[in-house]
Amino acid sequence: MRLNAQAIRILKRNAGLTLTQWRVIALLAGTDCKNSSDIERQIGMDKGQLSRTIRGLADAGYVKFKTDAKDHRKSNLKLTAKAQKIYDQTLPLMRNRQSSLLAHLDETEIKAIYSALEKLEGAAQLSEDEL
Amino acid sequence: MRLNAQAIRILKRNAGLTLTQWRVIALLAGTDCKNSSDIERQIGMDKGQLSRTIRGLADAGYVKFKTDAKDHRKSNLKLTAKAQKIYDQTLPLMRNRQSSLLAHLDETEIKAIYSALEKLEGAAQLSEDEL
DNA sequence: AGAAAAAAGTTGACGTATCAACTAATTTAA
DNA sequence: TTAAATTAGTTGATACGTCAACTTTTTTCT
Repeated sequence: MRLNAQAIRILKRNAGLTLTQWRVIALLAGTDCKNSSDIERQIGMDKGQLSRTIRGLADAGYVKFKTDAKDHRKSNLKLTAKAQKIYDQTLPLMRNRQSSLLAHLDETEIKAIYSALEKLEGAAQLSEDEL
Repeated sequence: MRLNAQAIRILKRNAGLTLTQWRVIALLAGTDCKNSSDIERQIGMDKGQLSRTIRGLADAGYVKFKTDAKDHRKSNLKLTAKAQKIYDQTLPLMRNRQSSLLAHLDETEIKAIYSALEKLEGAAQLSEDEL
């Protein structure tokens, strides 16, 4: 994924975060995702990797987690103030980057990509099932 | 890369190869690539990973390498008969898979994807240089 | 209520991608 | 021709992606 190179650099230099860590923080900050499974559903990330990423964030003091009162399997995640601050600082940088990348494509191209990728995923899924 | 899932499975089951190993073998069998740098230029793969992949292939008895007589930095790679056989058996499977995937897209979409990806790579390169 | 199934997370293993530092050999250019 | 720059390849480190086995808790079903 060479396209992610700058994102990774921005995050490392400005926030000391990896891309995965950033994604998780961004979801916790910007959506109503509360626990690992929510995030998994939202971005389709492997739950194993997610588990490790979250532990890393916890170790680094970015999230705290507390077992859900009603469902003891879940643990609800909460960003610390430290994480929230970094998120607020970093979000604009990441937005800039994304829009300057997409600025090179026109509507049609963006749509074509999305539609084609969907079809490919679908096709992959189909032949997957045949095995 | 969920899209590669079946490819990986096909290779593992039918040839006992990883995707990277397959790519290298396919290049050695199907192009005039002779050494690590040729392959690197052809598919833009990291030379570090390439080095390890090739060593893996050598350990498994798929390639032999011999230092180039004229340039002692280079070592020329050659597929063993074993590798050639597996390649011949596996190529049709891989071709099938690829064409059944691409069959889901029309001309326009394929072109759009390629052109968009090129632009994105280009844009990434540009902003890369500004850092 | 009790057994079976499903969901939430954790952990281990392996493969892939990228960067960086390093050695050794070759090319270039002063 | 010697010093500097390139090139070929190796090795280490870190991050990412995917699969699989496993524990614990909750849900479903009969």
